[in-house]
Amino acid sequence: MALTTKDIALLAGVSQSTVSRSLNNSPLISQKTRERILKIAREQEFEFNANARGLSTNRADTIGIIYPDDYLEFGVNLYFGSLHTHLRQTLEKRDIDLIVAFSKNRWTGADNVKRLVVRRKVDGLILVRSLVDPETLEFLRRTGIPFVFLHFHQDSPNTEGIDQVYADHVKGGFLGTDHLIRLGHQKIVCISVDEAEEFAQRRRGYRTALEKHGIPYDETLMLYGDRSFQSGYRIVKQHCDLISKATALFAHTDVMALGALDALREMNLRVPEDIALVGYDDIELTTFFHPHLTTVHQPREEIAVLACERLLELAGSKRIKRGKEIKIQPSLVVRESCGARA
Amino acid sequence: MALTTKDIALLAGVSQSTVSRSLNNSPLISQKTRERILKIAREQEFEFNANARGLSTNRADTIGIIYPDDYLEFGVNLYFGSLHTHLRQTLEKRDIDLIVAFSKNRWTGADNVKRLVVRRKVDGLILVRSLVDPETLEFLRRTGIPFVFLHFHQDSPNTEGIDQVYADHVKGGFLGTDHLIRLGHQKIVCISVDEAEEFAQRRRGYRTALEKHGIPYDETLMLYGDRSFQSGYRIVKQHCDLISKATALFAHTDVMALGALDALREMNLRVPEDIALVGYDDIELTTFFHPHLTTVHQPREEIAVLACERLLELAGSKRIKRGKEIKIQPSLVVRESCGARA
DNA sequence: ATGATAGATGCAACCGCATGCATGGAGATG
DNA sequence: CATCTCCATGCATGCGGTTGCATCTATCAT
Repeated sequence: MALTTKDIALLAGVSQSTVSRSLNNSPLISQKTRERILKIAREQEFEFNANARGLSTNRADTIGIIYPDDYLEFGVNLYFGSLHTHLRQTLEKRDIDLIVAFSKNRWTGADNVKRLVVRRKVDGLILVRSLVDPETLEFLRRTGIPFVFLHFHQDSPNTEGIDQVYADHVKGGFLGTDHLIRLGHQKIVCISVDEAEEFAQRRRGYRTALEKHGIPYDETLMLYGDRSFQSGYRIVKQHCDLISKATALFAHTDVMALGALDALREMNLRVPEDIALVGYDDIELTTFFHPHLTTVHQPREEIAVLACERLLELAGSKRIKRGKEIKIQPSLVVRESCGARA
Repeated sequence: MALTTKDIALLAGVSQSTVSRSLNNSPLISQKTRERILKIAREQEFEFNANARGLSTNRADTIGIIYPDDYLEFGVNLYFGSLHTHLRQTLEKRDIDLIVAFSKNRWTGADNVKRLVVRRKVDGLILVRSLVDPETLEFLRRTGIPFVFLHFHQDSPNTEGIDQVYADHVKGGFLGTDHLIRLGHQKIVCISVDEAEEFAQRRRGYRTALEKHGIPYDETLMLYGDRSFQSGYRIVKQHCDLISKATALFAHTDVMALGALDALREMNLRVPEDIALVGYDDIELTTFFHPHLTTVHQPREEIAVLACERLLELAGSKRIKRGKEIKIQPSLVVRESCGARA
């Protein structure tokens, strides 16, 4: 059915190896022959059989991306969806395919990781916000497959020597808080998330900003949601007393901020006049709402591109020293909800 | 590095073919041997080398999905994102991997289609809302690779014999319009999209509903956006005279409906009191806004599951007759924006 | 007891490509 | 003109599976 190098060889009157070498730009082949064969291959719309190629080279020209299960939830994927888009575009440019998988076990991703790697379906892995258990980590190291952790910084003894591309969430938490304080706010309620490390880092940034301005940290102002729009809404409703006494609200995801906005509106609290609001992520959705959300921008395109580049660099040569950590700086996008414009 | 069947054979003291047969449940192997080998393979965490396997079986245990380029746009992917999620889940259950690609050429997808197929990286393709040019279609037919068109019905001479899973957009257009008419509306402005077939079908449904109730079709009430939130907003603003004289608005995507909602709010038109609003798609986002959007629900999970099942059915046996068309019925979800509750 | 039979297993070829090594021919050198 | 290089190409093997066919060993009927 599909053409093989042998077929091309027959058409060109050369051997199969010559075809293979020509198409792979081997320096052994003379310019003339190469061009002739390239021409024929193009005419015949020849494509290598990826399986055969992979079998002999032990490559797949494909990388895998492992998302945590909750990527599937609406709201969460408002953030990751755009990250994914950028990853995909970057890879497409390089003629590399992308296999998408989810870790059934939210924290390990062990299942799909092993499967994809051992079956040689991928040359490398991008692990998105996956806390990998020591066993899987050991497995990855043993196989020597390149992998890059994406999205937040993991800093434990056994993540030593691991490549990471991550946004500086401490900085982001600081930026949002510092901005509010500079606008005169002293009592800033936080809506954070309890379960994932990146939020702990954002909280750390929040505290750092308070300290800088000599504002004591008040634990009662720290509330916890689950990332969802609904939880943002619910928390504001549940703590309406607390919140009506506060002058600012810093939600650690935009989606929760939008939920909070909804609740504030129902409570007849005007944003930003009665209470200022700052979100985190800068998802595209923010400008669909009023007032437009001031938020901490995560440079998703940059994160995606750098992660791909690093992964391909690792995949390209075994000599490269592992363990590069690329930290991306978030920035504050001032829109309407913080009141800075007024 | 990774174990091969030969290694397992050595461990079990049998030949490599016996291992292969055991692991593939060949009836040739005795129960006892099979179990012994399965046990060893499990213990060793053996996995087949996908390339070698693919090379001899000509399978990939992977399917490809081709999205149109505009999937990448925010707003569009609010709809497709959820479709994708369901597809992914369905495939995961069957241990089939998914390669994601986009068609650079919005209407054909020729590039990635050919590449993935000829390289044998996929066993089948799901083509999402891709109008395929005759050449690519001919290519697909020639290779015999299974493929399923997803999302909207294509009914031209050369789509004869093609498998399709699609929602009945005519019905959806009818449902939204009919509902508004029953609520007493006579002058219903539509915000549709010009470029894609599915929207023409929705418009057809709109007209059918008008006819049913003996309302003459008024072309000036038909406006065109580009799917985006911004276009929904813009169109309402541009046609504020027209719209303030109308009593209802039927936007052919939820995202445009939400943009329109934003504009209506700015024009101080209350929804649904001053003007009723109905959307289309039933994306998760609709309940983030007020009033909650009445909309035409597209059963994306059902669409995704049926498409996968059909594709796997086709991939499973070459005997199956091609050309099954599975039509999914949309339904109306009545919320607040149409005023039916009041 | 013996040949027939069927079930279980092994052997070997093949899938399409990459690549080390052998080979052949053209040009350089003496 | 013979010999030596070196460059271009071909040959043959291996990657790790699948599978047709041969082989072997019980089991059974005669």
